[in-house]
Amino acid sequence: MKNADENINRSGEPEFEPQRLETAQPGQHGGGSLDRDATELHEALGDLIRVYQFRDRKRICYHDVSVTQCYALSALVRHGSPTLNQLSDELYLDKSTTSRVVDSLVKKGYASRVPEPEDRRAIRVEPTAKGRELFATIEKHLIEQEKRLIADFDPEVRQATTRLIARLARAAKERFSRDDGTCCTIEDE
Amino acid sequence: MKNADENINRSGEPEFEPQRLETAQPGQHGGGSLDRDATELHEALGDLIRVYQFRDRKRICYHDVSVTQCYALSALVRHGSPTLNQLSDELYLDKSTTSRVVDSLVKKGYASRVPEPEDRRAIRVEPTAKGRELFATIEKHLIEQEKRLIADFDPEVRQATTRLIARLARAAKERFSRDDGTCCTIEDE
DNA sequence: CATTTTTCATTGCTACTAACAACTATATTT
DNA sequence: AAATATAGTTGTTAGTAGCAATGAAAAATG
Repeated sequence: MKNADENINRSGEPEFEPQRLETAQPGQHGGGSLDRDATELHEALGDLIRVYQFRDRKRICYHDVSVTQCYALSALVRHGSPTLNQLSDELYLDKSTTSRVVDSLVKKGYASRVPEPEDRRAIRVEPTAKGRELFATIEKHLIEQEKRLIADFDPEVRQATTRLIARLARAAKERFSRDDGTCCTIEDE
Repeated sequence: MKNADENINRSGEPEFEPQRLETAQPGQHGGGSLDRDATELHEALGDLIRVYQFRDRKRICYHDVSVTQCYALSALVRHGSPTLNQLSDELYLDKSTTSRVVDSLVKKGYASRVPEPEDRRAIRVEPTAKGRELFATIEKHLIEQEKRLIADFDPEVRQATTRLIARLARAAKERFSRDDGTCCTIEDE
């Protein structure tokens, strides 16, 4: 199973640009490890994301909303009543998709659209009391599950995990939203 | 396997940002910092997953396959030619969904269904040469991007991140697949 | 050995996700 | 006042996803 990497890296390995990317950091160790680190991180993240998506589908759907709907609800609760645009930015979704997600929440009675007096084109989406309640319940369940998951990690490990994941998320947010789309620079073969 | 992990971080983890978020104190029957850690982890993971999903949608779609299709292709390449059931297990998807994902890959020429001689009900799904090639290209791009992302992390941080994420993924895999669905025990207050 | 049951995969159905493009209505610029 | 830009919605198309029902082959049962 591990050997499957062969295809990816082994066969044509140093095909990439040699780690020219600002290895400004003195951390020697042969810059070669950046490639390896990136590959391993990529793999680990893939696993993590797939399994969490699965968990979320399974779990959130017990509560009458889908995963995306739940993310949206979360954003509504957290950021008090964003406009549709703000919401779509937060969720990394197109406005049209966001609008429909809001539709579904409204239909189910978890959110409502209220006019924005400052700008009559805009609306604000706010969670209803029922929406807040649902969100709190779901959140509680998910966190409960998270808790069981990390209960047997040492406290320092737990905290380090969170810190690093948060850092990675921050970096990813900054980078991925910035070079939006266009960056498909590599066009090889 | 839990025990094996235990020391993973013992050896090389400690000093990143020593910003310890307060009192990692007494574990009064489930209270205390475990709650906080779980909450923070939950939050950080949510951010990470959303931003990566966004990245993946943006990025993979340049290459004529969707995110799920790409995951499937990855599984095909990695684990040489699984049966449909194996594939659906790997992807945490229903067999019907998996079958349709395979359809799309077959239609695009990236995979083919071959009969399994051992069991004539079953099939094996194998990537075509074109499929392998596409996968390698996509993988290369994604890893390249990952590389840019973590290039300015210290090597130890990079490695710790990967290690912890992998560990979390492993734990999640084990737990979430095990208590499949049924565990929705908690019934709010 | 014939019958029941189980298993592997596919198809029908329904609902949701998601982007792009076209559109309406309001704001802002010129 | 007219041109342009922005906020949100709707139309369209493709893909995601699960559940239920089906067909076919294998395994278990009598």
